[in-house]
Amino acid sequence: MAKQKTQQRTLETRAAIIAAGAHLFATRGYAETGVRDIAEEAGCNQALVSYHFDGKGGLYDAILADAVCKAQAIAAEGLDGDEPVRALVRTFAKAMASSPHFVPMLLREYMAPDRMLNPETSRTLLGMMALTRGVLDALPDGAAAKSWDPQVVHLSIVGPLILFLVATPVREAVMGEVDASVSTPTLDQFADGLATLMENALE
Amino acid sequence: MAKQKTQQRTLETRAAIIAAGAHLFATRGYAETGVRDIAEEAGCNQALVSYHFDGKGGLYDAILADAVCKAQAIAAEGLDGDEPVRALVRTFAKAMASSPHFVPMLLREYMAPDRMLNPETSRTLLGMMALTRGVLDALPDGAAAKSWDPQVVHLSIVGPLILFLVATPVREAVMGEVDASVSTPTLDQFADGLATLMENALE
DNA sequence: GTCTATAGGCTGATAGAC
DNA sequence: GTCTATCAGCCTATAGAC
Repeated sequence: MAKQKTQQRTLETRAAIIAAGAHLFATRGYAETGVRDIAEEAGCNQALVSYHFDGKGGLYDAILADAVCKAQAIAAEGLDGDEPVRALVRTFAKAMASSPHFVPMLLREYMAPDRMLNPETSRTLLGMMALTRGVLDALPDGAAAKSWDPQVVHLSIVGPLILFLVATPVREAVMGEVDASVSTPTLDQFADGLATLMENALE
Repeated sequence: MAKQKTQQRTLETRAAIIAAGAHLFATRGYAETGVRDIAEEAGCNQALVSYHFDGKGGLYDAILADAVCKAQAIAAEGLDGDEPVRALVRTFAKAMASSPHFVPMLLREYMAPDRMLNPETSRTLLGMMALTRGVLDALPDGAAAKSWDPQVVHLSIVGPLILFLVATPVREAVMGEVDASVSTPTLDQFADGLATLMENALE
């Protein structure tokens, strides 16, 4: 029982380090985040990062792998068939919300072409695009006759969601300055608006 | 005349440093880019970065200001009235292409909420959104009756373009791996596809 | 497992020669 | 204007006490 308590404490430490690292890597980026910062936000000693995750790089990999896993699970749930386009948009929004720091970390990876994306990550992202392709293929004949480019449609769904997420802090600051009465929608609200737009575009 | 030649050389040095800095800041990010790297890519000495731009931070500000200026000029050109939605999408694509490193640098700024965006930059981006709002207001009554949320529409245009740009290197790598015969469109081609989609959505 | 102390490397800025 | 040489500061990783 004493052993279990120790393990429990250890798990909490690991979780705290992961949470702090995810937050800081996503907002500041890898190089600009110090092990000291992570340890401080996690409420532990900086040496523990190396102890538990084999250094800053190992922590980064662990965080990304965790986020990829969660997103993959959501994508694997499948779509209900009633409103396929709306379900698709909602699934992507859900996947992005599953770990809030996933999108910024991934964006930073995309922008650094020398660092190759993790194969598992690439596989997950391709799986997402396959969802879009599947929805397009299942559209009724009249609409499918348009033969939309899956790339264009996919980016037209994922792009706005990503930009919405990434821009949220700035948008709120700017909106508050210009006109405090303007509403700042939630991700789900935005996703619904986007879904309506996409349904219109694809019908 | 000798003086003019010296000035010419100086301008070339400054331009080389700006070009190298823009490339590296956009791809690697600020912290991960060393003054030594910039100088090497620019083919000059690292001390010149401090001499000409008052250090790494000053260089960054100069590069961003330059990109904002170019983008603003394109946005100020206005839209021709025949196909307003397509013209809008093309204008955004043109603004992004005007300085290829503008989008990644801006994205990184958006993701770091503690560093406030430059007021001039914010003003330019708000001007972009005003373009979208203007196009929506000018739509024929039947379409305008839909009363689309300008935020949703704006992000639905800018988001895909940004994601397309940022993802280009990775997309080409992945596509080449999976199926070499898949075409990778240019930004202009993608923008046209997106414009068609948006015209469909807004009609 | 957790912490303290420290070593070793790298970075940005600059003084001074040319 | 451009370059060389150098310094002070910060970073990560780790050895060792507890």
